[in-house]
Amino acid sequence: MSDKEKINTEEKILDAAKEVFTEEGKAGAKMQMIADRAGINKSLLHYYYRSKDKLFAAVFKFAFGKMASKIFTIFKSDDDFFTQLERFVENYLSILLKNPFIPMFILGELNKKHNNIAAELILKSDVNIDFFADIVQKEIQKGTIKKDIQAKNLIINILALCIFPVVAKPIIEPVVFNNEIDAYK
Amino acid sequence: MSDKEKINTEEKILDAAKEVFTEEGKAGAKMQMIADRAGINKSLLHYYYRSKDKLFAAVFKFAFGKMASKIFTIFKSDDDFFTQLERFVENYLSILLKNPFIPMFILGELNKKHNNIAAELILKSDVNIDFFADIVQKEIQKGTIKKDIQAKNLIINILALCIFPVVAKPIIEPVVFNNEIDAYK
DNA sequence: CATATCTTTGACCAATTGGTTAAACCAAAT
DNA sequence: ATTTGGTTTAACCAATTGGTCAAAGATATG
Repeated sequence: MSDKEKINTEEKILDAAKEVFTEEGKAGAKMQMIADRAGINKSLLHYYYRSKDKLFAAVFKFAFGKMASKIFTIFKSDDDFFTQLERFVENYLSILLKNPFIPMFILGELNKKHNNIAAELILKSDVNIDFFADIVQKEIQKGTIKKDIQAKNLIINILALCIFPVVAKPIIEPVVFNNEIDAYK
Repeated sequence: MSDKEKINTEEKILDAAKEVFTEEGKAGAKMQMIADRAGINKSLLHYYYRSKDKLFAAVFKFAFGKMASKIFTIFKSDDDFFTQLERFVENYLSILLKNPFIPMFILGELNKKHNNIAAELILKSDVNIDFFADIVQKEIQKGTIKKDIQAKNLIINILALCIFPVVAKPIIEPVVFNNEIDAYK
C-alpha cells in the first residue's frame, strides 16, 4: 500500500492530474504540480498528453463518465420503482463518498465561461435521461406516486439531496456543525 | 442603462471583479481582465486593492455576506413555522435568481485546497445557526413536524433543493432539458 | 554488437502575469 | 498662480508557466 511502484507512467500522470485539477481547479493547477505529484519530469507530461487542455479533457472524461454512465442502469432492472430508487440512492451515495471530489470538479469547471472545454465534452457525450420520464409517468398512472410531479424535477431533487451535502461540505462543516469531526458525510 | 458613468472607480472595480472572479475562478481571473471590464488601467486596481488576494477577499466577503446574513432573520419573526419556511424559501430563491453566480463562486473557492483565503474568511465570520435547531425542536414537540428529523439535516436539505438547481444549471440544461430555453431556473 | 524505437530528462524559450514606480493629470485650497 | 493631495497612466520588472528540443537512457530486434 506504500509505493505502488509498478503502475505505468500514463496512469501515474492521470492519477496525479485528477488530484491536482480537483484541488486547484483547471487554471489553478500547474503542470509542474502534476509532474511532482506523479514523481516525474514535467516534459513527460507533454510527452503523454501533449497539452494541458488535452490532459484536462482526459481527466474530465474519466470523472464525468464515472458519475453519469453506470448510474442509470439501475432503473432498467425489473425491481419495482421504489426499490430501484432506494438502490439508486444507495449506489450513488456510495460512489460519491468514495469520490467526493468529482461533483465539485465537474460543476466547478462547467461553470467557467472562458475556454470551457468541459462544456463541449458534455455536449458530445449524449447521456440519455428521457427513459426516466417514462418510468415516472407510468408510476403516476399506477398511483404509486401521488403528486403529479414532473419527472425531471424529481430526478433533479434527488440528485440535489445526494450531491449538495458532498459539494457544500467545506461550508457546512464550519457553519452548521462547528467543525465536529464526525458528521457522517 | 447604457453607461452608468458616474459611479466611482472603487465600485466599478468591485463590480468587474465580481463578474470575472465568478466566471473564471480566482486563479483563472487575471488582473488585466478585471481592469478591462472595469474600463480602467491595471495599475489602478493595485491602487485601490493592493493585491489580487485583497481584491478577492473583498469580493468574497460581499458575496458571502449577501447569501448568509440577511436570510435567517426571517426565522426571528412571529409567524408560525411553516409560514416562515415558505417566506424563507421564497426570499432565498429570489436572491439566488438575481445572483445565480454567487453560490458557485462560494463553493468553488471554498473547495480549493491551496492558498484558500475563502476558508479563512468563513471561519472568521461567525454565522450562528444554532437558534434554528431550537425552533425545529419546539415544532417537533408541538407535533407540527411529524418526523423526528435533525434540524441540521432539515436546513441542509432545504438549502440543497434551493441551491443545487442553480449551481448545476450548466449540466442540467443540456442533459436533462436538451437545452430547452425556458426551464424556469 | 548494432540499430531502431520508445521513454525520460535537463536546459531553454516565449508569453503571461502580478506587482512596482515615476511621472502626468486634475481638482480644490492657499 | 502655485501648491497640495488624491487619482490615473504608461513603462517596466521579476517570477511563473506552458511548452519545445536535443540529447541521454532504456528496451527490444536484428
